[in-house]
Formats: sequence, structure tokens, C-alpha cells
Amino acid sequence: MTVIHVALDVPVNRLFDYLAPNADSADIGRCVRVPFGNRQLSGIILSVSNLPSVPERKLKTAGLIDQAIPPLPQSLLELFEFCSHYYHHPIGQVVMNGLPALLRKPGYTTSRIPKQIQEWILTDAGRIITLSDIPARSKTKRQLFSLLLENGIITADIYKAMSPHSRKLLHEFKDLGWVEQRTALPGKFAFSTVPTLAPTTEQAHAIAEILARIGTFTPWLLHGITGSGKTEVYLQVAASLLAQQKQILVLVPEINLTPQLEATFRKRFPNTPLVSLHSGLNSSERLQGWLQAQCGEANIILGTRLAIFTPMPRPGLIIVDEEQDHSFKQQDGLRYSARDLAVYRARQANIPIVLGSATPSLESYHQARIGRYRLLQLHARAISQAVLPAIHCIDMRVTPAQERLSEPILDALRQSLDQKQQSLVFINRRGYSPALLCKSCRWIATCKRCSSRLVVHLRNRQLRCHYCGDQQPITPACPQCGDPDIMPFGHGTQRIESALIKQFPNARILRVDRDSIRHKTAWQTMLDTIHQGKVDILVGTQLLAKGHDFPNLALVCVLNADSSLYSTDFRAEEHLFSQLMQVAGRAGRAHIPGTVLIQTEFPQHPLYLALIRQDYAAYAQTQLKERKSASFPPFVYLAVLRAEAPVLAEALEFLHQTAVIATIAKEYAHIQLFDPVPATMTRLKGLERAQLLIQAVSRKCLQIFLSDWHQRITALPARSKLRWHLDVDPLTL
DNA sequence: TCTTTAACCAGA
DNA sequence: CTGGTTAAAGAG
Repeated sequence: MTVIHVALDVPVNRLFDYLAPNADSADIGRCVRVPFGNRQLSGIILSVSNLPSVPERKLKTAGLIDQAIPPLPQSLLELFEFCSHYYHHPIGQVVMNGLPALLRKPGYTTSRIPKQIQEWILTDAGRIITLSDIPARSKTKRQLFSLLLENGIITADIYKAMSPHSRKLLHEFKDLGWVEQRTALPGKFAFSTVPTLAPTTEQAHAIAEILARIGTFTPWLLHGITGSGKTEVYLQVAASLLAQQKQILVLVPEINLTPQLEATFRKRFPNTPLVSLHSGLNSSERLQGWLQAQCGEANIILGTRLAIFTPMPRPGLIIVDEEQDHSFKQQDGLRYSARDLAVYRARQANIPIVLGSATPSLESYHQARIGRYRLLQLHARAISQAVLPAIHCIDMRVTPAQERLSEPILDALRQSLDQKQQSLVFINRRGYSPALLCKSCRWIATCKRCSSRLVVHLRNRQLRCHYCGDQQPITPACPQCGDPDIMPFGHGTQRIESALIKQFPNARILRVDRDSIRHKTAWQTMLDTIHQGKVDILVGTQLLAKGHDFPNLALVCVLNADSSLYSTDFRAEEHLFSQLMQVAGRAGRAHIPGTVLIQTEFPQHPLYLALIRQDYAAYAQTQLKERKSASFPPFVYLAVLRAEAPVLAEALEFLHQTAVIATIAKEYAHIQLFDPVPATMTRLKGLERAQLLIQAVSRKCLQIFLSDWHQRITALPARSKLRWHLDVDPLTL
């Protein structure tokens, strides 16, 4: 009797056994279709044996085993198992979370996988065409073709990000014989790279160091200030491994960053098959890319956190760019950290991993200081003429301001305008104003379902909750006292935008935040507008801070940095420092000296003093000292048990009960449990939430305790309307 | 999670 | 007795 043990997408942490007379160990890692209850599911075979774990009569017979797709490699299955244990998440859901959605659909086989046209290549005939052959008024057409001329190739996600019409335009080019479609990528490729500028001494050193330890598990922390050319290090190390036909995995924090990085890699390695994987792809594109990685056709895999689960037969290098970014941690379902899993995978595959950042997470920096990671530093900007921006604080206790804009900032903006240079006004708050206030009775508009204030959006005269997305029209009068004198209170991007328009009526001002780039192609269009120099003043949120080069940007103004200075979250300061370093790094990248002005009420705060000196190391050291004395990560290990229920008391009561059963769990003596407390945002989407913090001196203690405790909590009688989850290594408390 | 089944209650 | 809602149990 042959029994297969199958991982299924159900929230129970166990495998399900099926009879499969023809299966053998070669089927481990294959996709199988099985009956489950009265429905059909597809799952992954994790093992094959002749010992069912339930009485034989309960066994059903498995359906078709998909032979068309090669089985998942053992290493990936191990990663899934590790994930399930470490994050205390059902194995089946871990496995299914890591696979493209189409593979989860029952009965889906490669025979039905659409052979999608992915790439368009410039033909010899196209190469002799110049932009002047295209009418000037066909803007997108020109844009598209100039990209083709530059790179010789254009891929689906790049042209799709550009304009919805680009597909049609590419077909026009094809009819003219300028481009060809490429359906499948070649299995073997002739490696080549285009000539590059010589690396700086520091870059060369970093590259040599990494290359010297290729083929062994070596975690590198590449600490390079903004503009120091970390990407060049990635590229040159990658070049060496690609030449050996190895696969490279590159993780970036956000989808927005993939097109730019993809273009960079394409340009450097024109013949190397590359796929990008992120949640912005449709399901067949995602499957296509995943399959190319899994069968070894794609040699560069570039993506967001989900790409960490991509099977690779010949892994050679993993790169995690902006490793400190919180986006690498999934905030729901399987709460994994792609950065941490990347280190696991590198160890497993015995290959180097490069964690890159201008402001490394304190966790990684600490690892480097104690010698577990190797530290590489880039202190100088890669373009020799480029100097670091000068950073100044403006003391808002003594400086007058109108509409949150102080005189020095208005002066600097004016000057920048005169010199025809771009400026960036950074305010990390969307909307017109973060609150609506009644002047006579002090009533403030709050969300019905969340403990949050409603944000005023003047454009469509709406009040919006930024936590649950709920919208309602602005009330004409105070609902509490009837006074019509209700006022927007505080400043968001939209309000600053209108204030700037008033101040600088002739300036071209562009607002960039999640509201303004809601439409699919808006982001790319805005980037182009900025690059073409058609913008004088940019107003925006952190979207603008991340990883984009604005060559003509000379001035950065930060308006409301203080808000997270004295936060209850012990990571808020680290986050602010990193964010300000990033946004400051936007100024003066190429040949223009940059200026950064920060409005603050606390100009003497150590964070700003360190920021002015742009001294990450010193700041990190003092932060680490504080973390150590306060017993915070990276010196202790944390987990959070969160519960949500219609009323707070129920959630708290549940957590109290789990605390009681914790005392009989294994390793309890080495664990510290804190009192259950209401969550920072207590009400969210109509539910009230509480949490319980667990602290341990070692990962091992924490894990032993959590496994035991988690089981006990699961065994507790279920309560209706109460949901709970464990978050291991949480980033926000 | 999804689905089935049992349990409960109101109303006729 | 019926219809409807709700809670608990089980899935191989």
C-alpha cells in the first residue's frame, strides 16, 4: 500500500494522507489533485510511505499527480517546513502561500499554461530608426521607442507600467518590422555584459571580498551611504556568478522599485534571462515567471518578499536590497520575514547573501558587530564630484511659519526655483488634514469602526479613515453641538500642496502619494515627468524617499518629522532615522550640491544631531546601547500574541487565559510574559484588539516555549467571534 | 477555511 | 412542525 502525505491549503497544522498506488518517492514535491470533503483541492506531496497516520478505512484515493511540472526541490520543501515551525503556521498554508495561485487551482497543468509573449526585441531594421522618425506628438510612442533604443529589449511589466496603450503600439512597431516578439526564453544563454565605469576603490574592495568567498555561506552586510553605488556592487558580483551559469535572487521591498532595478539588470546583462516576481503580476504571468525560475531557464530572479519562495535549481547568490525595510515582513497570514528567510536559504544552499542598506536594521548591524555577518562599507559617493548634502534643522519653537512652511524653507524653495533646480517637500501624511475639529465643543471626527481620526480629503469633500478605508462626506456642521464652525486641523500633503501653489503661483508643483498614484500607470508617468525636468516642487510622502534617483534635485524640506520621536514603539526612532537618511539622500545626487532642511521642535535631539553629521555608525551604537539596557531586540527575542473580538474585554480575557496555561508550558522559566494590553490602534474595522508580549533571551528558548504554548492555545475551547494569531519577531508593537 | 450537522428558538 | 439562525466539529 502506497500512501502520500499531502500539504493542503487548510488552516490545520497537519498533512492529509491519500492512497496513491502508482506513486513513489520521485513524486515528492509534485502537485496532486485530491478529494477533500465534497470538493476537489490540489496540494503538494511532501512524503511517500506505506504507513498511513489514520485508520485505513478513512483513506481516500488521490487523483492525478501532475507530471508536467518538475517537482519542487527538496530544499524548498525544507524551507516550507522551517517556516511552518518557526512562525507556527499550518504547513499546508505555508506551502500554498509560497506557490503561484494557479498551481493551487485544482486540475491546472502545464498543458494549459498560456505561452505568453513576454518580451519585445529591437530588430536590426529597428536599430537604424531614430526618434525623429516618430511624430513628436505621439508621446507614448516616442517614450516606448526610446526605451527600446536604450535597452534593445522591453518586457511586459515595463511597458505595462508605462501606458495602457503600449501593447497596441508595440504591435504597430512589429508591423513596421522594428521589433520582434520573443515567446520563450532560450535555455542556455551566451553570457555577456556591457562595459561599465570602473568601480571606486571601496566598491572594488567589496566586490573582491564577496567574490573571494563564493560557494560558501557568507552573510555580508553592505553598508553604503545613499549614492555610494551599492547597485554596482550587486551587478559586478552577479556578473561573476552569472558567468558560471548560476542563478541570482534579488529582493526589493516594493513593487514600485522592480521596474527600475529590472531595467538596470537588463541593460547590464542583455542576454541573461530575467524574471520579476511580485503581487502586481496577473496569475498567469506569475506562474510563467515562477516556472522559468524553477526549471532553471531564468538566471536572474528579481522580486518582492514573495519571491523568496521561488525554487531555484542552481542558486549562486541572494541579494536583499534595503534590508532594513519593514515591507520584508508580511503583516498578515504567514508572518514571515523574507530577509530572515533569505539568510536561511543562503545557508541551506551554501552561497553568499548580500544585505544592502544605507541604514542597516539594528538587528543586522548587531550581527555584523559580533562577527556573524561580515561588514562592508561604502563611505564615499560613487560619482566623485557628488558630495553629501548639507543638513540643517530649523527650530520651530522660535521660527514663524505659515501653513506649516517656515521662512527659511520658503526662502530656500524660492532660491531653488530661481536656479531652476528641483525641490522636494516631504510630509509623511496623506490627505488635506489629519483631523476635522469643532471649534466650540472640541469634537473631532472619528471613524465608526476604528479608534482613528478621520482624515479630511478636500478634493472630493470626503472624510476618510486611513486604517479601514471607510469614506463619508464632510459634515456641514458639528454633529455634537450643531456649530457650523468646523475646521480642518493639521497638515497633509494636499494642504501643503495648496499652500505651495499660493506661495509659488508660477512653479510647477507635483504631489506624489498613494492617492495620486492610485491608477496603474500614474507612477511611471510621474517619474517620467520628474525626470524630464517638468516639475519644480515635489510634494510627497515616503513613496518619494525610496530608491529613486532625481538627478536635478537640490533641496529637500522635511516638514513634520517629530511625530514619531517619542513614540511607544521602540523601533519608531530607528525607522525615522532611516527614513530621513533616505529622503536626505535624494538631494544632490549628481553634480549639484544638496541641501536638506528639517523643521523640528527638538533640534537638540540626538537623532537630529546624528543625522546632521550623517553618522549612521554613531547613531546605531547609541541605539544599540539603549536597546541593550532596556532589553529590546536584538538583545532579546520577541513574539506577540494578538487577539481580536467585538469587545476589548473578551480579547483581554482570552489573553489572560493563555497566560495562565503558559505557566505549565515547557521552557516557561526562561520566558517573560508581559501583561495583556490593548493594541495601539484598539479598534480596527469594527473589532477590538489586544496583545500579549513574550520575551526570551534566546531564539531557541522562545521556539521551544512557543511550540508548546501554541499547541495549548489551539486546544483551548474555541470562542465565537474571537480570532488570534502569533507573530514571531514582530516589527510593530 | 469551508462545509456539514446539530442545536436552538420563534412562530404558526 | 417548519424555517431560520448559530455554534461546533471534521476534513485523510
